[in-house]
Amino acid sequence: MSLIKSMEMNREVNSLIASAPLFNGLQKSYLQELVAICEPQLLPKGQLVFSEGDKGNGFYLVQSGRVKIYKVSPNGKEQILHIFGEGEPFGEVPVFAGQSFPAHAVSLEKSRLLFFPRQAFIQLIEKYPAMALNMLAVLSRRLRQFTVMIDSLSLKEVPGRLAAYLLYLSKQQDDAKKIELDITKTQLASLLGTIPETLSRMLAKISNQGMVELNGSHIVIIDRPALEDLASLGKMDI
Amino acid sequence: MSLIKSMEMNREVNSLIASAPLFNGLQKSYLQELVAICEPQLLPKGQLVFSEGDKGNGFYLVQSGRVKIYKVSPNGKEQILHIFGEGEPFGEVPVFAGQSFPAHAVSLEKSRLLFFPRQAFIQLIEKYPAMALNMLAVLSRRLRQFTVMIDSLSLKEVPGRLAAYLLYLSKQQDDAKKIELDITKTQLASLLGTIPETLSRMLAKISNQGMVELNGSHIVIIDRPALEDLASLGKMDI
DNA sequence: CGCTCCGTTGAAACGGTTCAACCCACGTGG
DNA sequence: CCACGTGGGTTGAACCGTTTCAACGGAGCG
Repeated sequence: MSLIKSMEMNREVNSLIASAPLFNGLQKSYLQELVAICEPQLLPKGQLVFSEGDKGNGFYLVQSGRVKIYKVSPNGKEQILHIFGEGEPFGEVPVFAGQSFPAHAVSLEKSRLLFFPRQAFIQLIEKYPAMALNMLAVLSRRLRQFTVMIDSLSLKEVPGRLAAYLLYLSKQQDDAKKIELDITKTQLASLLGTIPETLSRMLAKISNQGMVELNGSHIVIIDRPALEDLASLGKMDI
Repeated sequence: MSLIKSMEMNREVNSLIASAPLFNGLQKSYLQELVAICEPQLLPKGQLVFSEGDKGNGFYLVQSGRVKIYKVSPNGKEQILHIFGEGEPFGEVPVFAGQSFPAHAVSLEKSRLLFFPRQAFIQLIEKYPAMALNMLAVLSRRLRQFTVMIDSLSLKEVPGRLAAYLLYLSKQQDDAKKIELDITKTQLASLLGTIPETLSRMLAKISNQGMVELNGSHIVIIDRPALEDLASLGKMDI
């Protein structure tokens, strides 16, 4: 690799690390050390990053593209736990809890990742407690997300989960009424803990009831209060 | 409070903090500081510790007794997320992620807790990175547990979750064939994401099929391989 | 062009919940 | 000491939401 290329890459890596929430508020000198220990990876679409049960010797940060984290049932059904995009870390659990990855990870698109080796990263944490606090914040937020997911799976039915997800998407996208599904409906089904057929029917239902308008991956929220009712009640009338 | 009493209490608190996994491997001087910042609490059975949405200004450690962490659906159904016993911390999420508690907490028995105020604890972490690493390990383990729970709820049916829980209990209790439910069956149902009626039927079913023998809260595993099949397949034949 | 992947729709089957009734063990108070 | 209420547990029957299986349409791509 030429020196020019390497410097250019370093600059990219640098800016990503500087902007990732995980490394928020860190001094420049810390960031330099992070750049020094990380290893870039380029993945084609659909590339397996790790499987459930693999030994984890470090964690990853998404530089570009997207990665899904998921579990698989014996009969092949998938449950998506997360879809991570630019600036988000994943695969940290084995770094701190030991043992192996609790789920699978594959790229959804052509993606660039940064890999942080366990030992080197832990040494950094020991030197710089601010980094530890950031990582604690990341894991805590993820725990919070999981409690919501468990709550939904256990206590709400599919229409409720769907409505909650649509409202969540709307909030993400500037509280707009027009929202854009950034994943396929099959993936959305898997994220909501159901199957494409059921999702299709539920979308049709809330569309027929005038809560939303459908247009492929383009959805317009018509009756937000009705969706909010659905999301909190978790049940569908009629 | 008399000086004697106070010293005695301090000794108890001391030994608990020294033995809690969260504070594993810490030097004595650190432990002293922990003792200094924590605030003991005594709870009767059924006492609410915090509710979902409450602002969290610190976390708790169970000194004795047990505490359940749970969510509630609008129609009153409970989903238990954890049941924590002696030496286990809970309520850490708001400490690091900010915001409020993601679930409710009540004591299942008369219990003693230690409360660690957020600010004082964060200052300790900043001074002693080893404590940060321990906390990261705790949160990571909890994330792993949640992935298993989500997997179960989404991909397995009730008999599968029940079998998995029985095997887990057996492993906890020295891999014995005779196991003892340490919670009521209603609570177990809530932990498995179902209702007491369904749990009762499923227990009856696996008992009729000769996999286990039932005797109140006393269960004997007869056919372990069959249970393991159930747990991994998640489906029940016949 | 023909393949595959995604999405949709229908009918039947399944698993779980709901509702209601009932039992039992336990503790309380008359 | 017995009557009574309460909470946990069990059982049956009807009901409901979701999955399964099968068939089909369309978009994208080699």
